[in-house]
Amino acid sequence: METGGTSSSGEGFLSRMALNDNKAGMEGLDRDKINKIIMKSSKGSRFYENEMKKEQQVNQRIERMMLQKAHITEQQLSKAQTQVEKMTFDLESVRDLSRVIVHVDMDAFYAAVETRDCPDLKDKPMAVGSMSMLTTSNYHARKFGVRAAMPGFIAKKLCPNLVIVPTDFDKYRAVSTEVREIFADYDPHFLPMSLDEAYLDISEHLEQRRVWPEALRSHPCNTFAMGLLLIILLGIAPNMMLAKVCSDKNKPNGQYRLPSNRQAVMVFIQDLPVRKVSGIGKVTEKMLGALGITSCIHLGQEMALLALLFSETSWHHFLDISLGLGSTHIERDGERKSMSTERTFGEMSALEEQFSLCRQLCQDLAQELQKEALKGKTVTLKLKNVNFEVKTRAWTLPCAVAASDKLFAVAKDLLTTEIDNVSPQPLRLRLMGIRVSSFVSADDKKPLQKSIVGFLQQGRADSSSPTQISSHKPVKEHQPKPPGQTQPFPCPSLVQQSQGQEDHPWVPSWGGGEDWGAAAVLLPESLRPEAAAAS
DNA sequence: GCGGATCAC
DNA sequence: TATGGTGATCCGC
Repeated sequence: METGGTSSSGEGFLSRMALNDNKAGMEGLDRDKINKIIMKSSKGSRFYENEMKKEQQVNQRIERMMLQKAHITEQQLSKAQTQVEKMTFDLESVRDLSRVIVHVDMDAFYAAVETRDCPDLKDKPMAVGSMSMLTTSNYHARKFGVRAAMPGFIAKKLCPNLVIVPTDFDKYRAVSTEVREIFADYDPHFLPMSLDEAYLDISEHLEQRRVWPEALRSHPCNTFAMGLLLIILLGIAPNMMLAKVCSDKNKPNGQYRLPSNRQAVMVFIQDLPVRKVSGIGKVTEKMLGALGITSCIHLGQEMALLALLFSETSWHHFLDISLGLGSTHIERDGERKSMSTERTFGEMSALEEQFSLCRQLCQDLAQELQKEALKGKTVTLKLKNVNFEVKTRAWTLPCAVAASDKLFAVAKDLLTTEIDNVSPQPLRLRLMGIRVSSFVSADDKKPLQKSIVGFLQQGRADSSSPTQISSHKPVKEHQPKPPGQTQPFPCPSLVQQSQGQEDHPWVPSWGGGEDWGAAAVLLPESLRPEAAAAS
C-alpha cells in the first residue's frame, strides 16, 4: 500500500519508477530507503513532472475502462462467456505440447564481459553505461538497488562506490557472436532476440541426440575459465511464452524446465503474476490490476469481462496466456519495416543548430539505409522537448527515397512546420530523430521497376510525372509541402538502383552454421552431446 | 496513413 | 549537470 514515507504526490512517480517486485538480486534490501533516494533525486525535475503527467493519463484511461465496466449487462457478459468458452475449446483442441523450446538469457551480460576485461571489477559494485543511463549492473550493485535503465547519477547516490564502465557494443557483439555459435549447435535456426537473449527449438536435437541442454549452461561456465564470467539462465518449456517465464524463474542461477503436459502447464500458470509475461508491461499490469487481476489465474476467471473491455487482439492474447499457450515454432522476423536514428542532447533552441542536426541525422540514416539497399516512402521526424514531451510528424512520398538530401528535404519541411507552429518561441529540444518506413518490399522491388521501366520504354508515358523518370532528371530541388496540402512529389529516379549489394548485415552471419568447430572444442569432453548421451 | 502509446531489449 | 536508442505493434482516428 503505502510506498513508505513518501508523500502521496510521489506515488504516481514511484508506481512507474520504483523497484517493483523482488527481482533477482533485490531480496532483503531496504526498498523504502531506496525509493526515497530515487524520489529525492527525481522530484521536481522535468522528467519527474512528465512521468506524473503520463501517470495521470493512464489513470484516466483506467477510469474510462471502469465506467465502461459499470455499464456491462448480465446478457452481454454471458454472451461473451459463451464466446470465450468456444474459443477456449478451439484453442485446447490444437494445443501443441510436442516442441521443446529453450529461452536463453545471459544475465548481466555487458557487466560480465567488462569484468572479463577487468577482473578487479569482480568484487566491486559496477554498472555499464553513463551518468545519464545504465544498461546493466552486476549483482553487487543490485544489492544497492542499482539496476538497468536507471540514470547513473541516481545509482551513485544509492551506491557511492559504484564503478560505471562505458558501454562498448562492439565488444559485446563479438562475445555474443561466439556464444551464438554454441546455440547453433543445438538449433541452427535459433532466434536471437538481442545480444544476450535467444530462443532455441531443441526438439530435433533431442530426437537425434537425446541430450538435454545442461551442457549449454556448462559451456559458458567453461568460457569462464577463459575469463568470461557469464551467468546463463535457461528456461525450457513447450512454447516461447512459457520458456521466457521459466528462464526468469531461478534467477540468478540455474535453469527451470516445465514438463510438456497440460496439467503441469496449468499449475505453473496459476500463480504467475501477469507482469512476468512478455507483452504485459507496466500500463497493462495497472489496468488489469484495477480489475482485480494480478495473476494469470485471474485472467482465466475474468475472460468474459476482458473480452468486453479490451480489443480483440488484446483479449485473445490474454486468453492464450491464461491457457499457458504461446508460439511453438520460433520464426525469424521477416524483412525490417523501418529504420531510424535519434539522438538526445542538452537543450537546443537555435534554429541553425536544429537544422544542422537534422541534416546530420539524415546523413547518418542514409548511410545505414544504403548498407541494406533500402528505400522507403515515409519519412518521420521525432522531437522531444525539454519537458520530455514527444511528438512525431510524418510525410509519405509517392516514391521511395534513401538519399540523404532527399530525406533532409522532407525532414526539413516537417521541422520547419513545427518551428513555425510555436514561433516566435523557439522549439526547446532535447531529442531529434528521423525514421524511414514503408519500404518497397524486396519482392516487389525488381519486378516493379522492370515493369515501370518497360512501361516507360514502350513510350506510353505521357506528360505526367513518371516521364521524369526516364527523361533526363529535371528534378528540381523538390520541396514537399507539409502535411495537409497535396502536391505531386517528383519521383526520385527509381531506375538507378544499387543492385550489387551482397552484404546483408541483418541476415546473421552465424546463421549458416558452417563453422562451429571452434565452439565444439570449447566444450569439455564430458559435456559434449555424444559423451553425455552415452552416459 | 498519422500520431500517440505501449512494449521489449 | 544529468533519465537512452531501435524496432515493432496497436488503437483510434
